[in-house]
Amino acid sequence: MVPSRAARSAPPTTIRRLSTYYRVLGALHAEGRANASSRALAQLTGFTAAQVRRDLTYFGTFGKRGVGYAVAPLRRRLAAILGIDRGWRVALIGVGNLGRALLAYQGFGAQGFTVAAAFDNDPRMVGAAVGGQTVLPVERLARAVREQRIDMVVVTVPAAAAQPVVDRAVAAGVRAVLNFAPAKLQVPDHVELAHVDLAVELEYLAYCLSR
Amino acid sequence: MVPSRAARSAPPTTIRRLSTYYRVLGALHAEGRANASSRALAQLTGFTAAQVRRDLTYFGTFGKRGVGYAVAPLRRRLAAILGIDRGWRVALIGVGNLGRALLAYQGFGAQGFTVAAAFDNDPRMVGAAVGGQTVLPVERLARAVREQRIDMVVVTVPAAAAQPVVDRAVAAGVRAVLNFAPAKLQVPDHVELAHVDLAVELEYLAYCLSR
DNA sequence: GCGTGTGAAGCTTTTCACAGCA
DNA sequence: TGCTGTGAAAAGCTTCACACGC
Repeated sequence: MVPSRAARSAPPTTIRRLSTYYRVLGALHAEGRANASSRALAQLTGFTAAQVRRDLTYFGTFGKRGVGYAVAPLRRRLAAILGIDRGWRVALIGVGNLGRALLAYQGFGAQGFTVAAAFDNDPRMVGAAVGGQTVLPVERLARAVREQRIDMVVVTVPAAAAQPVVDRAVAAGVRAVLNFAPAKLQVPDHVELAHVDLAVELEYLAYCLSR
Repeated sequence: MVPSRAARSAPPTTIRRLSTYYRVLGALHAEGRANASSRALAQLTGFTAAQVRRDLTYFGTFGKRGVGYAVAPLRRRLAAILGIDRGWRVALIGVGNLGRALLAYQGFGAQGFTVAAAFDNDPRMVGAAVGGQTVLPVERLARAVREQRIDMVVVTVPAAAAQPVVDRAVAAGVRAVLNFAPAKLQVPDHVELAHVDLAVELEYLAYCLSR
């Protein structure tokens, strides 16, 4: 029973591709390109032209027949759709190697995300200046999340430490978690969760090579 | 036209979940648990019990009705299926922050992957000892890939540098690439490619928070 | 002519629900 | 009784192919 007129909402796969369109539109914009066809975007992203067109139609009609899409306006629209035209405030939990690497990651700010706090359990880390942030003890999480109006946390602690720090963050009002720890995290329904798992990627490749 | 008897091959989504089953079976094994039901595995991984059972049946019948799955044997079988019971030789290209973080990542060796070489373009990096490896210049890639019998490369260079180094690696015989650079990489069909994209994950969360 | 927007078809993946075995 | 293994249904996603507007 499809409600006959209601626009179907975009699948998660589409959202993730939008992010890539946004990036290549940035490159095209920098090159001074005014228009790009679905074929051109497909070429640059590795998706198909049909996917590009379908993905965009979930959100409106942005193209001109016979011409393609206007690069700069489409890019702005995608920023608004993805919600990266506002500034999201991010906290990093776990200032080990990976955490420091992510703090140093240049694209962070450029993409509308500000790292506004950093935390670690290790007393030797607390107080250190890392990537422009003074590292705070995890006990300070709740207070800092509220005072710094943190929207999301990036978790780069060891697996065993992940759930407790996420519980603290969620209790303090964080609404999204990007987890790099190799552990399944429980969060309430109203909190968004994404997981990046190095082992899964490596083992997927190992599987492919083993065939 | 389904060939009536041929077992359908496992979808990529299944393979990626196997990797997670493998991890939680390791934890259960360490706890001394002998058996685990699909429901228990679902609980620990965040997938559904039906998914667990379906995923495993692509590769055989491992469970006992009324009992569940024997932890240690299933874990060994998954290692064999994923191909992580042999030792894969990995090279890291790009020894910046992220590269060094991944070199330091402990789980690497434990999971059957050996980082056997590290490369960087920056002359100040070349010769440095990082994570037990002497950093080599990228010109040495082809020779090192052959001499060190490298199976896969992990790419942690800036976006603009990614395609050229991957071309070198592929030309030298590398068969799989794990790309952390925010760039679309072209590789021939016989080379496997996986992509981890921090911006995609962050922007996906931003989208969810914007609804 | 070119390239978008889109129904419809096709494919993949998940979920249901239950027969059958320990 | 408990839990697997699995057809069948449902849902989700991609691809096709073409009408339509520039």
